[in-house]
Amino acid sequence: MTPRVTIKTVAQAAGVSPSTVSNAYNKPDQLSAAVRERILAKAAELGYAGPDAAARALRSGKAGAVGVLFTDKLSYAFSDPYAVGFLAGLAEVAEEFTTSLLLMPISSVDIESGTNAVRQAAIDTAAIFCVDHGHPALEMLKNRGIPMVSTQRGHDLADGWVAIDELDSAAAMGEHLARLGHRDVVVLVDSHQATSRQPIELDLDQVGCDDCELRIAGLRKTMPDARLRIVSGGHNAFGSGLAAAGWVLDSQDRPTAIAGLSDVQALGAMEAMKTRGLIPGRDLTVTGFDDIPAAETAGLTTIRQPIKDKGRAVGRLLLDPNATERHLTMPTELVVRASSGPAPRN
Amino acid sequence: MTPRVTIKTVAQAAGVSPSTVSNAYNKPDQLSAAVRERILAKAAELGYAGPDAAARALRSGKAGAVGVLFTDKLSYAFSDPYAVGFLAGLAEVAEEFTTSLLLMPISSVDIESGTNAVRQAAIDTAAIFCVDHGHPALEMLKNRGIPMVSTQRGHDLADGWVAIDELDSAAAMGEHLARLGHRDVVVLVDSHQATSRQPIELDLDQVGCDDCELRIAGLRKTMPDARLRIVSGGHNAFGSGLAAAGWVLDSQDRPTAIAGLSDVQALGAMEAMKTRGLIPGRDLTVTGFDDIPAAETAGLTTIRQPIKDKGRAVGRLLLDPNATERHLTMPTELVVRASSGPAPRN
DNA sequence: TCGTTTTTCTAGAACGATTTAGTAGAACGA
DNA sequence: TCGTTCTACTAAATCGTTCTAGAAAAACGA
Repeated sequence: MTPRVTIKTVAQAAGVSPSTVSNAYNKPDQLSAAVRERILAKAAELGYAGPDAAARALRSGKAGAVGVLFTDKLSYAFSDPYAVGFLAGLAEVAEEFTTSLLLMPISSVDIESGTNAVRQAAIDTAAIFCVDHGHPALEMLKNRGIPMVSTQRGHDLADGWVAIDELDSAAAMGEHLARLGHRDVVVLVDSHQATSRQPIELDLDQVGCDDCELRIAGLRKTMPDARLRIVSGGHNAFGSGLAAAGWVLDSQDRPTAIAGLSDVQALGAMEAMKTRGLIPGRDLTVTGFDDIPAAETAGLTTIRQPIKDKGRAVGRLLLDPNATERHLTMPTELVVRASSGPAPRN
Repeated sequence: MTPRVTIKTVAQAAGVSPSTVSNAYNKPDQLSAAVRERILAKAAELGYAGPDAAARALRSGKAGAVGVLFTDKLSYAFSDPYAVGFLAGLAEVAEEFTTSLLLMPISSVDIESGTNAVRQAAIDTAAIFCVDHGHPALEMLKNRGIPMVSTQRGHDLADGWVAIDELDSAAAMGEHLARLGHRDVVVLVDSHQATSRQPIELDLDQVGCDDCELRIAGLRKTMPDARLRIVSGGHNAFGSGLAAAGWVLDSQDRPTAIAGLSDVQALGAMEAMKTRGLIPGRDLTVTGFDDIPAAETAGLTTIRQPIKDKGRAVGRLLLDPNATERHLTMPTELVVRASSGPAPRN
């Protein structure tokens, strides 16, 4: 095993001190061009790839990476275009500041392993994407003194947030449904207590996710007299919506509308209808939340939120020292498409 | 400024040596349960978040992260479901090994900044996703002694690859087109020389991307007599396909088929047709590559490749010491849908 | 009982860089 | 000519861990 080439090796070979080699890489104006040239040449000759990342991070206290925290599995995150849109926006800003993104899944089930991962992560700041209040990983980050920006309001541990008004947005959807005469609605939520094999109906206080609770409260606000049933087919995914809606449709007690709390779940619900010969908007109303690209194609009524802008804004708060506004509320908009229609009278 | 709480602080407070504190976190079986308990309690009391990531990485030489290298902007990567599928597969394996993913965009234009980012990245291994041979960042990684697995065959710097047979797959598509009688085909490629405002026609040797060249060669192989024009509307994205196809359709010299080298571009081309009142499969044939979910919805003829499996396999090669097979060729399949039809006779 | 093994803990040297404070020598102004 | 200011470089401390080697005490075997 040949000993590793370090800044010291290069220094010796070039006949200068280690500090000078360091400067050659980091502060080119601190030394003469001639010497710098010589050092770089020597480094290339020795196969020295430049200052080691870990050592630099240790000494200078900067990791050059933003941590991105997701609830649930990373693989789920990528299956929702909504999450992907957020990442795209965040990535755009990260690029600008030549910073990398460190993706970290923190399960809401196996709390310990997620918290552990966060503890060990080499990051300077963190973006909190749909992680519930009170998750120990957040306290961990706070302890580590890592600035956080959340996609939810009122994360008190976070140093800022970029969010939408979940309650108002959902209330707008509720108003839409109420106006169409719907009084019996099934709400599709994300829950790790259910699986696509065995969808379940939940009580309001069993809903784990903060945003979900707010959205349900929003619906309730503008549909005070409606019957709202909360159903889950598992994680936030197409398959879960498919399963949960299928389960509901096959039951004796069909609602007149299915309100997915995310588009992916709502799209799953539309699929469940199709396989049963039902037409969304005519036989049953389906609505979503987010307005991902596929929602338009499918003709899904939904709440549009500017997800990529959300990602960008979070990036700015984390990386741009000039970003002063610590709390941003992004606008949302009800988008009515073919999947919603009047409730049948009977 | 209060001094930072380190392993030393905790050691002193708990009345043990720093080594023992370290062991409390990393090798629980090396010390008595009682002492471990005491240390952890003291740590919590002091607000010590556990061993510092950078220091640990320096000392133990492990960063606990896989670098993911993309050509082009990270934000583009997320706009292609194909890339997202790859990430989902990779993430799945990363989770299993409790390793994080460090996303690193390395532009093919601003070579230097990308190479720099790679130099500084704290990673143990790297997944190379569609990066061209000869990109200096790869040599950089090689120098750093970081094992790489590529999604392309024959990256000689990489220690393994998981790929499809680009040439054969494209040849299958060419055969399909030839059989339908197409002899005048426009190929849509990804190129940073073009923009969606100004699509351009390229020579074969101007095509920057290795995989693109192989796919074009594959088409040529089974369509030896056809006229193949290579056109680009910019980066690999829906908008680029839309622009490039629009430009072609508005010209005096329409082809009978448009072959996108990715589904996102092909879907853009289908959209361009629709806005001009043309029906894919009847007026003009459109084909793609990848078989992303949207391809099925849109009825796009394409080459299916198991992208998520590709991600998983790359992850295994990088993280699983038991993974011995260094080179994997994944199967592909021609999926014929409504977007392809016979060439008009004239 | 005595030597050997096992358990539990520690001292001190790395890991590879950056930073602070400082030193020669050159350049400058008067 | 002398004191001052730059420029170009260096020595040594330091960042917070983990690791190697080893020591003290406890347990064990015969």
